[in-house]
This record gives sequence, C-alpha cells and structure tokens, in this order.
Amino acid sequence: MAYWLYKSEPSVWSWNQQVAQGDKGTHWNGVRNHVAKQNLMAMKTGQQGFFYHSNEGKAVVGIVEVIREYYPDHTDETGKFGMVDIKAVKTFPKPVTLDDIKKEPGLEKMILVNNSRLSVQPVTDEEWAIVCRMGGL
DNA sequence: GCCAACGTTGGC
DNA sequence: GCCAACGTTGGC
Repeated sequence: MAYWLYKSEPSVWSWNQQVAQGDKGTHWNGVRNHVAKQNLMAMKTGQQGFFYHSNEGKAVVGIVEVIREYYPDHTDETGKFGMVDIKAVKTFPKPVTLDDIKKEPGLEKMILVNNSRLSVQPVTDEEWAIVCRMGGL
C-alpha cells in the first residue's frame, strides 16, 4: 500500500477547511511541479496520505484519502498538469511537528526533511506507521 | 543543449 | 525578513 504526503500553507488551504468539505472532498489543484505530478499520477482511489501544514504550524495534522484519481487541472492553461480529489479521514489527536519528525529515529529519510519544497511526496510504510503512532493514532 | 539569471518555496 | 534550495526560463 502506497502512502502520500500533501503540503499546504494554512493561510491558503487549512486542515479545518479540508475537514469542512466532509466526504465531498476537494480538488488538490495547483501542482506545477513535474515530480509532484508523477506522484499524483501514481495515486489510486482509497490510498491514504498525510496532510501537512507548511510555514505556519509545520506539522502533520491529519489523514486524507484519494477519492478521485488523476485528471486534468482545468486551472492549468498549459494543459500539462492535473490533480486528484482527496477527502479528510481523520484528525491527529496530537499533531506531529517537523521538529518531532527530525528527532525521531527512522524518519531521517523522509522527503519532508530532505526536500522540503516538494509539495506532494511519497511516504513509506515504515514512516507511515511511525508518524501515526507519534500522532496518537 | 548548456547554463546563468531569476522567481518561488519554506525553514529558520 | 532572510536566505538556501530548487525549478524554470531564456539567451547563446
């Protein structure tokens, strides 16, 4: 099972807004990076991912699930990029901060730590399990 | 096709 | 608010 991590600035799109969408979910649009695009294209309905607040908060705050696989992003005028739809599944009882992740043995290979600029990232099974435990799930 | 210049992201 | 890291653009 593949896992993912989605980054968002809370001032642009926050976890609370995501939760408020309920099962309808939202388009994860605006990706304009080819590596992130590859990740979006690899996603399958039902796969889960972390929702990470960048800049402000700097913490993994919840879990989302893919509800629609890759399709064209109509906001991209070049037609090169696409998006998926995701919905909020669970909120972490205790957000896992970037500091916590950096300190935790086993998470030093996370892309979040090494390439903080990639907005959609894969997460390994091991990393998934560790972060879930740290967040109280 | 290379690479310098520039813009953007995001941690600090 | 600064700056490092990264991606993109455009001149050659």
